[in-house]
Amino acid sequence: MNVTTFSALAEPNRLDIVHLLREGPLPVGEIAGRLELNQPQTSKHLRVLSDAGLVEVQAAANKRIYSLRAEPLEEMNTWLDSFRSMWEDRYDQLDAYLQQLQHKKEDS
Amino acid sequence: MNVTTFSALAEPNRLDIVHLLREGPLPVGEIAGRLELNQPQTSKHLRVLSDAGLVEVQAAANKRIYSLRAEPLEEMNTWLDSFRSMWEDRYDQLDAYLQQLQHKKEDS
DNA sequence: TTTTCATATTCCTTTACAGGAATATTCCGA
DNA sequence: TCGGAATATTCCTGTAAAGGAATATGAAAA
Repeated sequence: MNVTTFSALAEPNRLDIVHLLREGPLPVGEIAGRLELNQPQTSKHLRVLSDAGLVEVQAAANKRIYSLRAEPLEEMNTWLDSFRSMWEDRYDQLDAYLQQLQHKKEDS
Repeated sequence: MNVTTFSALAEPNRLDIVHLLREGPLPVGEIAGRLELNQPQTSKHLRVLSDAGLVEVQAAANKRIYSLRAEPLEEMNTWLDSFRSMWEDRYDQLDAYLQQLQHKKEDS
């Protein structure tokens, strides 16, 4: 797992940008406007996200359209696999417990 | 999604600690030893991870045993749900493509 | 080819954070 | 209760990163 991904997402405004881009690609001005950020800082944040591979740019006239890239999030998902048993085990135990309750109920 | 989680994981040594703790709970000294970190920095990193809820402590004699906590990772997993369609769609398309290939093969 | 719009970059300042070294704290055993 | 082991905290310093303001770049329109 690449720390750069976490590092890029560790900044509130950048996380907001990522959330916003879930709805679809947007030009810089739109992003800045909706999140009430100044244009320069928006560009800077997009640079960081771009370096981390979380977004990609596409030029359209004098606009630059940013969109989300799946790879880093996919990697994060794969990374989570190695932890998933932690909570799934818990659910299994809860399952077992609930079933036990069910049996008791049937007995009574 | 809490930025604190990302922020805590955005540091290489801390990510290593988390990885190490996948194998099970460990006292500070063990962690420091295995990762070749100094004890004070190890404690500091563990503090950050603890504040982020990624680990928890249990006192045992004069040792302090740290272990992973599932919650933040579970939250991250849930958070990823809102992106999951991004790559699943891709796989669907790949699926469709592969099936198409299969059909062509059958035709020939 | 100017002007204008959209975006990127630079410079500056402030703040947060990481590591090193030293020290404080806490608990156990003699 | 004293010494020592395990861990936490503090102080210091260097560095990276964020925001503000100004400016540079690049493409479109006039």
